[in-house]
Amino acid sequence: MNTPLSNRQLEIIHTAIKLIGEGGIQALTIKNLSTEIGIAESAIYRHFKSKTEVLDTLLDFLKSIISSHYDNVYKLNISALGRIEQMIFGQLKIFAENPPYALVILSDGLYKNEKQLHNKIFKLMENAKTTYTKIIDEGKISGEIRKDVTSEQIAFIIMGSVRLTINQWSLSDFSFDLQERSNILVQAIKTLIQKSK
Amino acid sequence: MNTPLSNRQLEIIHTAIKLIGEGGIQALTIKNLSTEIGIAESAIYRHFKSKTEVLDTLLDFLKSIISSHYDNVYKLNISALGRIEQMIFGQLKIFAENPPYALVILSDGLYKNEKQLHNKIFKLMENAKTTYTKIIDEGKISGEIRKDVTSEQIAFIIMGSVRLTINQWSLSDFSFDLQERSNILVQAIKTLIQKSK
DNA sequence: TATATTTGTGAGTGAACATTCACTCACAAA
DNA sequence: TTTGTGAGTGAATGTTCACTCACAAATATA
Repeated sequence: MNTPLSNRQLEIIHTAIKLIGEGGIQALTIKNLSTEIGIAESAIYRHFKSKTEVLDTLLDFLKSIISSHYDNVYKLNISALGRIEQMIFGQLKIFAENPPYALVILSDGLYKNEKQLHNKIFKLMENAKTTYTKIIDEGKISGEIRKDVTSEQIAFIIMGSVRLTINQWSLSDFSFDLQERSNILVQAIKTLIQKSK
Repeated sequence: MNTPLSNRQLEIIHTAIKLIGEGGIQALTIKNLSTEIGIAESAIYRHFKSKTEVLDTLLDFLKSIISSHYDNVYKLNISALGRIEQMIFGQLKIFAENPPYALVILSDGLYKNEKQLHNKIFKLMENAKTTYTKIIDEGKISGEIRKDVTSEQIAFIIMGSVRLTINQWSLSDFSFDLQERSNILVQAIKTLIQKSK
């Protein structure tokens, strides 16, 4: 499925995101989808061959947004620590602006049987890890970042705390200020990983 | 519900854990539960008034195991860094020995509507955070742990990476060696948070 | 032994859900 | 004028699920 999406398909994807945002992943049913759009349930199947395909397309959509964020930050012409800061800020900003994305990412455990969906989220995390690792490697060379912990480990720890932040935010029904929280987190991480003088 | 559990109730809880371990949280249905035990579906309702109550009891069970682990480690008469090491090791060991527990903990997003379950997992995390924070505070006093990052932040970062470890382990179908992975993680965390000489 | 109480059963219910099917209709190409 | 098509419809299907209920067996108690 790599043909460009029709307007209706886009509408379905956007509605799906909206539904998830309002009632969690379990609110995404064909019925809810169709009544929200104002067409019959069966009409959905004119545009996607299954519910899984809807989710699959939705994840592609998400992946493209997040991946391009990673790319952009990686190419920035600033210090490694600055780029790590931007990675975290930017990622949390994407979620802050689109809470449903957070829910989709965090629901990975749900797709037990749906290997492909499962895999897509896995790839996304791989992607993040690679980018972080490259930046950290560069930071070690430039002398900004300590060398006594492997770049992979640092990347892992950053990703873990970002994920936990999103998780808590989602569990709290998006009630606290994500930007504010990310400031504190970024500060702590930078202090921990920078090279001591 | 604070009366001690009957044998049948215990059997139901253990079977529930087994089912979750085999097929994820969605494998926990009254039907699966009853056929696995070898009684009729309706018999389950002689022992629990709803499926939610089953899950609720299961979470209590889990909580008591994990909380007592925290308590034991906190009371150990060793260095703060040593106790943090034990906290992480022990927690991952509990999951290594009972993979289903990991699945239950990670499925928190599912209990969106079930406020009580939701709350129980939240309390468990609070509990972990408090214990970590106390240990870290003591480590700062004894001069083992750096003082330029708040104890809460360090606790948060540790919890995030432990959680991500469990998450990846579960997504990989428990395929890698958790003990080994926790060694690497503990090493990295200790290096990052200890006071530099 | 008689009587309660506990534990079990099988059949059944209604709701939710994804999916399929035969069919309609406006519109455009042949 | 005929034929094809994309987008829609409503009804129906099959399945899964949590949960209920009238009744029976088993067990404990008087």
